[in-house]
Formats: sequence, structure tokens, C-alpha cells
Amino acid sequence: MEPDGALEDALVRTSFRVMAVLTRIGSEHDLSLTQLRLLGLLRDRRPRMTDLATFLGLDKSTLSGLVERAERRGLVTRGKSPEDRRVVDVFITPAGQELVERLQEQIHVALAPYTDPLHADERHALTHLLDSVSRGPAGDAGKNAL
Amino acid sequence: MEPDGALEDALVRTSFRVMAVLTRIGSEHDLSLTQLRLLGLLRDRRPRMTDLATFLGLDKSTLSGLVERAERRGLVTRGKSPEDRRVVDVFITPAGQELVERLQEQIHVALAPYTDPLHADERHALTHLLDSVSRGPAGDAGKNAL
DNA sequence: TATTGTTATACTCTATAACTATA
DNA sequence: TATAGTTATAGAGTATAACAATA
Repeated sequence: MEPDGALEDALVRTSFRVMAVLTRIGSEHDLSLTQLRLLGLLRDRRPRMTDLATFLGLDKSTLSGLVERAERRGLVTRGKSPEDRRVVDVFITPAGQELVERLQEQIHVALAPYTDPLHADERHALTHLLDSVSRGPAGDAGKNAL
Repeated sequence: MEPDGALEDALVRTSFRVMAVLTRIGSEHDLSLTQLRLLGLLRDRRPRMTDLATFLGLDKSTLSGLVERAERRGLVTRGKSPEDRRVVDVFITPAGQELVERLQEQIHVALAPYTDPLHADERHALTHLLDSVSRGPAGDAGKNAL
């Protein structure tokens, strides 16, 4: 039997490992972890600024800067909504889309060495256990992947 | 059978969840994720500046600022090594020690809702699988917990 | 009045380059 | 010469407060 808190410690330790991988891959493309997540979110969504702030857990003023820098690099675009003219929708550009797909691929490759030692049934079990965990406590919103 | 990359996606998703928890708890104490890790590392070590930079994957100049701000808050201290007078050793203070223990406790409490739904045998299995994963590819240094 | 977003400001985090002091 | 650490500088990330535009 593990000591109390062993599972939580293992989760924290693993998460720092994964974040180190994401940080490294991001920085190879001059992207912070936050820009990485931003692009990931935009991959299959075109949210408004406020939605992005909520998803990322950041202030809307922070989003203004984040999106502005991504836009300056040609990765995303902003467009005013026709229905409600206060709203700004954010889209990924083709260049951004291409980049995010490349990143996804590199992330998988970089994580593979960590997961490769597992047998097929272990991979299967771990995937399902992590899905349970990241689904979170009942009543916690669905949230985002990368 | 899961699609290819499902395990990697689950790892990334879970890691972002865990980081969100750590970020929130840190910010409740005015600590960045990096300061949190710094204190965690110092909990049972008294490394030199260069060691810390290596552990955290940061430049030594970044460490100077990080440690300086933590020192200003009374959480850590710096002391010149007597053997090699170029070296600076970093220690956690009693106040820092007390804080880091409180943080550890809060982190466990905050993660519990995610892990509570698992049965005892699932918790056991997940702990061991995560330990395998975070042990990493053969030849990867031991590294740190929180 | 309330909501959406931006701007101004201030601080932290980060790396690069140049430096000091030891070794 | 090489190593340990700091400082100066510049840019990104972040929140708070004040603001403009729209509802």
C-alpha cells in the first residue's frame, strides 16, 4: 500500500515532466506555454475574447496582449461580430493551423519515450484512468485539451 | 482500442488540470508556479544556484532574480560557501518551510476531488503507472517532485 | 446600467550579454 | 582560462484600474 498522498505526488511529478516537454517544444517555435494552449484551443473553435479568458483562466486584459502578439505573427486573426458589435471573435489562420498540427505531432513524438515502455494493456489502463481523473469532480466544466 | 495518441492527449489534458490547481493555490499565496517549485525543491535540499538552474531548466541569471525575490519575502536565504567562495548555497527559512508544508497539504486537498472517484485498486494502479511514466526514458536524470 | 474589449501601468518571469570574483 | 554568480537590458506574461463602445 502506498503512503497517503502518493497518487497526488505522482500526478504532480508527471505533470511537471509533461509541462517541461511542452515548454521545450513551444520554445523551439518561440511559443510560450500559454501561446501553445491558445493555438490548441483555436484549433477547432472560434471563440470570443471572453471565452478564451475563461478557458485559459486569465483576465481579459491579458488576452488582449496574448492575441495581439499572436496576431502580429500571423497565427490568429480578430474579427468583430456582426450580431453584437462589442464582441471580438478570434480565429486561427492557415499558418496557425499548420503550426498547431506540427506542434501536436512533435508533442506526441516527444512524449512517446515516456509511454513506450508500457505494455499495450498498461497504456489502455492509464489512458482510461487519466480520462477519469481529468474529467474531474462531478460538476466541473468539460474544459480543453491542448 | 484507443486511437493513436490517445494516451499522450490524456497526459497533456491531465497535466493542464494539475497545473491549473497548482497555479491557483500558488496565487492564493502570491507565488508563481516557479516560486512554488523553487520552494518545493528547497524543502529537502540546499543546492547552489547553478544546481537550482539545472533542476528548474532556467538560466542562472533567472535564478538570481527568483531567489532574490523569495529572499526579500523571507522565504529563503543565500549563503556563500566556505570551500569555494564563488559558490552561493540556497536554504529555505523556517517561514519558507512552514509555507511549503501548508502548500503541499493544500495541493493534496485540492487534487483529492479528482482522484476520489477512483477505487482503491485503481488508485494503486494509477500511482504505479504514473511512477513508470515520470521515471521517464532510461537515462533521464531522476529529477524533482514538487 | 451592464457587458465586451482595450489601454495604461506595474510587477514577475525569462534569456542574452557583459561583468566581477574566484579558482 | 574556466566557473559561479550578478547586473543590465529587453521582451513576454500577468492582473488591476480606468476607459470606450455597445447593448
